[in-house]
Amino acid sequence: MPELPDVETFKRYLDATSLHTPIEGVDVESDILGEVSRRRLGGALRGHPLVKTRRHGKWLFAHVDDGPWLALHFGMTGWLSYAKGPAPDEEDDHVQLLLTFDDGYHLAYHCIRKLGTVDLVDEPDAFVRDEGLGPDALALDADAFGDVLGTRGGVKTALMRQETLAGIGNIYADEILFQARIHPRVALGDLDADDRRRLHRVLRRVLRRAIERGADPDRLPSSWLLPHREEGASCPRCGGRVDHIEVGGRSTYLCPRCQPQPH
DNA sequence: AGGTATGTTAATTG
DNA sequence: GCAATTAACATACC
Repeated sequence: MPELPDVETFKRYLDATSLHTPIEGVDVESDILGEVSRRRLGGALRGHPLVKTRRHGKWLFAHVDDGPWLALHFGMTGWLSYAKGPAPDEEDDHVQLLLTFDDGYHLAYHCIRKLGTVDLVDEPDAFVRDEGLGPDALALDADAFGDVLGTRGGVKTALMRQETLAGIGNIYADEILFQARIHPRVALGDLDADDRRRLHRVLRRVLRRAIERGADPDRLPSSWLLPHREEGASCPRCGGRVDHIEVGGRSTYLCPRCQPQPH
């Protein structure tokens, strides 16, 4: 789930539910913590409301009133839920962080595979720099995108490399390359200025549209690759067979007719 | 039982 | 130094 559109959806969800109410309780599993200790996280959050959020790539930051920022990364299986009343079951619902507000509601961060991170940071910009993250994928104009991509390596691995640009993962990389009609194994050196402009235009369109639909796979256009992302499915564009290959160690789906093999 | 899964990092190899 | 590859992390599902 959690690539840029998913994390942006979580951000909007958090904005709509969890701001400006003081936090009463903080429960966190230690295996999900980054640099911060449980004690310090609890101390920083308890008694204070979250007041605003920011997102950079796949990271979500929530500003603690007059304090640091809560930093959340969702790994492969992270998500948020907000409700009133009894908290979800820590074990069965894989709750890694539970914030209880003083109005009886709670915000839970779930992460089945525990590959995500909960941390506390002073300043998101500095954190992003220290992590070596590239610019957010939606923050780039066409020229900056062309520059940041570089000329070495393969196009799919470059799109997914967070130090190059932040936010694109395996699913959306496949979608963007399908719609731009570029084979995932194409070398960056073989992309001319036109290709780069088209890739940039498609990237923005795909990410924005996905955000509009709440990153819900069931609500994404059937003209996209995503709903047909399985071997042997029919390409929504040409009716050909969707192919499954491995690129950069990741499972990759494409239409060999719409995305011709390089060289 | 073994393979696969929306992510990241460290170690290794060329 | 860079790019590509592999393993590791933890859990669920087919």
